[in-house]
Amino acid sequence: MASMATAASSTEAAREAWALFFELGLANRARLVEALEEVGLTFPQAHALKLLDPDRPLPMSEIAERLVCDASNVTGIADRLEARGLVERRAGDDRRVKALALTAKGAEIRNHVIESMRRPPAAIAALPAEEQRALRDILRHALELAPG
Amino acid sequence: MASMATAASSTEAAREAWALFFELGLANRARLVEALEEVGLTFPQAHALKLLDPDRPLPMSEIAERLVCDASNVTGIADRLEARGLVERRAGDDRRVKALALTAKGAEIRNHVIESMRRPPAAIAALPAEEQRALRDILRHALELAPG
DNA sequence: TATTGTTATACTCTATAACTATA
DNA sequence: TATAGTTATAGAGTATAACAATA
Repeated sequence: MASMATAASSTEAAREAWALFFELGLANRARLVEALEEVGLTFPQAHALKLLDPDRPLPMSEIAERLVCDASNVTGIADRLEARGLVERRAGDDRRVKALALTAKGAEIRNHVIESMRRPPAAIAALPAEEQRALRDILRHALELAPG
Repeated sequence: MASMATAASSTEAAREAWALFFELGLANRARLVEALEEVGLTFPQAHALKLLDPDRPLPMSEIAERLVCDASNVTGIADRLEARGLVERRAGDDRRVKALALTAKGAEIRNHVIESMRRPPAAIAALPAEEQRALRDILRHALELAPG
């Protein structure tokens, strides 16, 4: 009985926690999109840019995989980033492959993007230090337990 | 000195916590979109549906506000939901206003949508009960401290 | 033959601006 | 005049299918 009650309670806590997580995430999507608009990027464009380490070009196929979208979309996203001079296409050894490489300007904008994404919302920033650390530790643990 | 170190550490913990939060949220966007595809809904459609309490129709203007989008978009979203028989437009006292009301079928799909959104990801479900409760309590506290 | 990226097509979301009907 | 919703338009993301170049 006790273990059943505990199990039920545990599941319910997970659902409540997730509902709150969802609420906080949703409220902050608008904030992020607004920050990205300041540098003239959409979310998929910013996401792609974030994937590009300054000294490690990435095949377009891999970008599609990380963006969880069809490869045909990456063509358009890359076109728009390239038109703004943020990335350039480079042929690989296998000449079917094209890798996207950051330009200097792209690396600059990328830093801005990463900063926008990493800046915690007021709700998290307002927590006492102890709870911030507890939150960090729990989320780290969660991601260790399951890859998503 | 001690307080400076604490303050710096606190900010860093918040940033780390948020980065992990972001990662978990991003990984679960795909999962949700996939679940919504099973009932043939896009995210904005599902979001709108979720706002509609079965016995409380909502003016389209309020839906636009909650979806953080221009009112003109709600016309199209409502069109598509209405074409599938999930909502219906109702004239208000002020006959400029149209409220969206759930149909019986819409209420059914809405329950499915809410269940999809509330189902915690493996990462959260796998946490020990104690950490699930701690996570819930911290997020609840965060949302009390700031509205988003 | 198989793979990478592109193009063509179609649909949805998005905003802005002009329009209709109410108020 | 002002407001709620619509329509027209344009741009971006999304998937599917057909295609070119390369392997």
